[in-house]
Amino acid sequence: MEKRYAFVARALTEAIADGRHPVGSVLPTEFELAEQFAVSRSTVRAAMQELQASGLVSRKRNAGTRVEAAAPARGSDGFTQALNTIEAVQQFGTETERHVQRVADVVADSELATQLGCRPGRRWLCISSVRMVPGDATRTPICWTDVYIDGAFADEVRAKMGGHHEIFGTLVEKISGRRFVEIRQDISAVGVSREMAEPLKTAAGAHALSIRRQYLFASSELAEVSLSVHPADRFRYSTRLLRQS
Amino acid sequence: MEKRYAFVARALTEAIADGRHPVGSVLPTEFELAEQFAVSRSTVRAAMQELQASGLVSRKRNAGTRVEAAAPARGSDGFTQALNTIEAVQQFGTETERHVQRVADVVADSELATQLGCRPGRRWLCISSVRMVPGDATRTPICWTDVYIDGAFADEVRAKMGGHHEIFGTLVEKISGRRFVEIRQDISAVGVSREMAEPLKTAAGAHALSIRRQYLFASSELAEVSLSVHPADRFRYSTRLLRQS
DNA sequence: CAATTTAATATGTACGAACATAATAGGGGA
DNA sequence: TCCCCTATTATGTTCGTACATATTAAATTG
Repeated sequence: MEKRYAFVARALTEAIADGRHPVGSVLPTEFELAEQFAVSRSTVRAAMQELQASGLVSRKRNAGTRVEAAAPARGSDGFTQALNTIEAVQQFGTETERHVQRVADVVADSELATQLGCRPGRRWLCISSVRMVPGDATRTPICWTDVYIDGAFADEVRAKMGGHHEIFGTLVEKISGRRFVEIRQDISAVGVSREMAEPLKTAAGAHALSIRRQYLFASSELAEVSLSVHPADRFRYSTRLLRQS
Repeated sequence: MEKRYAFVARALTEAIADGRHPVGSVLPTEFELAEQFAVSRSTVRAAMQELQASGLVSRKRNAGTRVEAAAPARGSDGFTQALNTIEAVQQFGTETERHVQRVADVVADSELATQLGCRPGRRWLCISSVRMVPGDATRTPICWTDVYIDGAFADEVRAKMGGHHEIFGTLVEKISGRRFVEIRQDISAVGVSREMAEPLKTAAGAHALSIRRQYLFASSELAEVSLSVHPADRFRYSTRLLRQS
């Protein structure tokens, strides 16, 4: 059974998303909500803590509980949200458009193996795309992104990708049956190669941000989201996000 | 008076930091802690929630409460930690060394004003530094960082900086009396200028990551940490972190 | 002795009560 | 009318209890 405080939190989140509690408005008091949902005030408070933690509402003594932000779209669970946060922080926001340039199977040579932290010869599915600012009429690209996915899942990923190219979210949510996901990410400054020049609408040799993402699926036992930074190479840093789903 | 759950959380955090509860060990049960601290189990749980939220411990039904990570050094409050997290994610980790290259008062021309989102003519204190991987004998720089601080606080900051060049943390913690801090941050790919070439140990024109930070102090009324992404320019993104202290 | 079942255990969820505290609203006095 | 004080109010903190549930450890059984 769904936990009561979770139910209350979800109900309120949906009410905010639906506009029943517009941004800036004040929610009913905790006692009123407790009565409406037929739960104790403690339970309402537990729900409120969630909403507050996610930044949806702010609370002040006797100032009521104000709705501070619009609720996020439904269907995105905690992990996706965490990833989206990481994404928002590290990359270019969730609103940036992506255009897939290339989907290819690659075998790691020694250089790539070093960069990805794997043994040479390992197979990867590499999805290269270009990001641009949405709504920009000139459609100027802002970034080149390489996504590396564990080669063992290449076929599955290809199938799930289908026509639409929503790499992000699609992967995490549609590849079921896998109990574990690991993501590594690098950001670096690079010179624009001849291959990149045309899609990036710039000249070869220009300066560009490069983002490399790695998706791994395993069955290791790790309990929590962790995040660490390993500045290994010059002009390069990486993060890792682990989570047992 | 310090709230009891805060006291318990602090006591446990310090106990973990001191090694009384080493990483990997299991804490006493909630009932035992309640007895030791002479509080109710609810209070202990409230404290535990804090520790869990900060990633210090993990809890499992009847598996006890495990210590998962070393406690951070004392003296860093929530805001500093949040900043350090952001820092860890966006930049090169808290362990990277910094070497200050230049501290200068600058007046924003039209270009800088656009980049910083201010009116031309506004005064800023600009602190430029180079980051390098700690422990690297070759001391290879990995990044050039420009920190812009509201010119109104230039003198104060200069005074507080003193000899040691811990820009980060020093600022946030030592500039008291200000109830509000706003930070903006940009990461971009740039070509190495002639000025940067020598400290970065590379040739002018090479590709480098550039990080620009902006510190503002105001008295606006905003209650919570928020974070948004504004991909304004090509090869550029920014984040904002707001917090009332 | 191995496999299964059962009991003990620590955390998870939920309730209700009481008092504290800060913000607001209202009333009284100058 | 304006200011100050007071009463009200909604959230903040803390307590104690009860039961649920997942995990571990012990006991039972084949």
